[in-house]
Amino acid sequence: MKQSQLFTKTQKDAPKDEPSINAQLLIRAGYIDKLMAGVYTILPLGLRVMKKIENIIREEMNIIGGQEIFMPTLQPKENWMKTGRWKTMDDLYKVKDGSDREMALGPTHEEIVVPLAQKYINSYRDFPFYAYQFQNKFRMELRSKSGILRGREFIMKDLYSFHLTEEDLDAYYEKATKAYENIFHRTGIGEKTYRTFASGGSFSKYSHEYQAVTPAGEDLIHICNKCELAVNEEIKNETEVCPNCKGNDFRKEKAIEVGNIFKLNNKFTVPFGFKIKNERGEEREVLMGCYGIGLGRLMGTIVEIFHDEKGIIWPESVAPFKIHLISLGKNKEAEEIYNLLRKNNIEVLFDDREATAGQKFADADLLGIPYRAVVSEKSLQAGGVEIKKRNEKESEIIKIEKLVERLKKEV
RNA sequence: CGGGGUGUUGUGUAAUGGUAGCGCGCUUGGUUUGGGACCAAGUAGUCAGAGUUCGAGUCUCUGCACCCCGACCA
Repeated sequence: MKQSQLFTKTQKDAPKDEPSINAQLLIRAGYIDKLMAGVYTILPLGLRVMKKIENIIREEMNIIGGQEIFMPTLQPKENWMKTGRWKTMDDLYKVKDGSDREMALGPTHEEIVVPLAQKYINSYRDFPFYAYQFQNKFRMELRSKSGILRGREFIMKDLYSFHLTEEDLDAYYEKATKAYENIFHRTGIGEKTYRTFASGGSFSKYSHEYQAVTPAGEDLIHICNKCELAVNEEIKNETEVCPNCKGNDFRKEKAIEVGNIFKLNNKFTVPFGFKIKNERGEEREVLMGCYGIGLGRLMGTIVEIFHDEKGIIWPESVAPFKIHLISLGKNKEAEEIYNLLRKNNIEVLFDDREATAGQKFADADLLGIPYRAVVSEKSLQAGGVEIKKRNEKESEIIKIEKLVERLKKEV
């Protein structure tokens, strides 16, 4: 894509009411735009990142048997009355239509997916069953904060699993754990992300949170210095020693909850009377697990972890483009290289604007695309294009013919 | 939801109760072209409403919005 066509622009100054690094950089670079507290428009660059993240998650969900669906945002009050959450969930958005009929804007989708499964899954032979979606969630946060880390409307991947036995649920839970590890690894934050023990509430002994360690975190996790097991604050308060190795030496870290997996057991299937006869004709309760990841929060977390004073430094797997091609001065080679890269399916942002070198470099650093290639009189005289990684200082000149090969090699 | 703070052009900021000014951006013209370049001319604003006052960006009240601390966050 040509940068001259991109309708978003970069900004030198961050908005004064946006103190969090993730939102400052994403707004300055033109990835997102703030509409109101906790509600953001995702702009072309940001959407490219979100789609990269989404696809990584999708691949991993498909591997563990998830079937992708898309459930509605607008949800009948009746379903929420059945589970009792119409009254108990404080952050539920309630809306009325013209005839005063009340509905909810979905903050999560158990109330929809359970009746859905109940309708279609009516034999033990249909089990287990896994469905997931990427969907907008609405939560009436009393206080949105931390940029895009805590929004009122946000895109979330939620997977729901249905089982007839506890063993089956447990086994799938472990599978989901693997998938989550893959997702965080592939999006670049794997080394910083811990699976922590968290309270499971009334219906499950434990749940797990995926906590990415960064100073911008809202949560506090305790990591065992002996075995690296992590527990969240509330669990730590319940126990003195590490549940795994019995060690008592912990370090405290601030972290962002980027994912959450939960054994719901029968909490939501009971209110809907979802039962299934097993092969011996005995009625069995259906058990559930749910598995969530907030995409915007993940994008924000990546920015919090990968940036410097100049801007964002995207991991290649989620970068909006692989290479930022910068043309300095007048030359025809830049356009040719742009076409060459596109022909080879290399995602390229071509800075063809009439701007000074300083502006283009500053923007490139701010945008944080993994590779920067400069084409100028100087580079051409030196033998080709100057290529530099965003996270490295040194640049090198390589021949134009070698550029594609080089970029394909370094995946 | 409790407490605190802040609202001035697209954005960042200045202005004893007395002519709303500056940087960036944007527009026009020119000079530039390897780290946000320069010159000139433009562009656009006091959150909304009420009150006090000869006079309100500034004081008072109400509303709205945003930010921070806390609470909350299956």
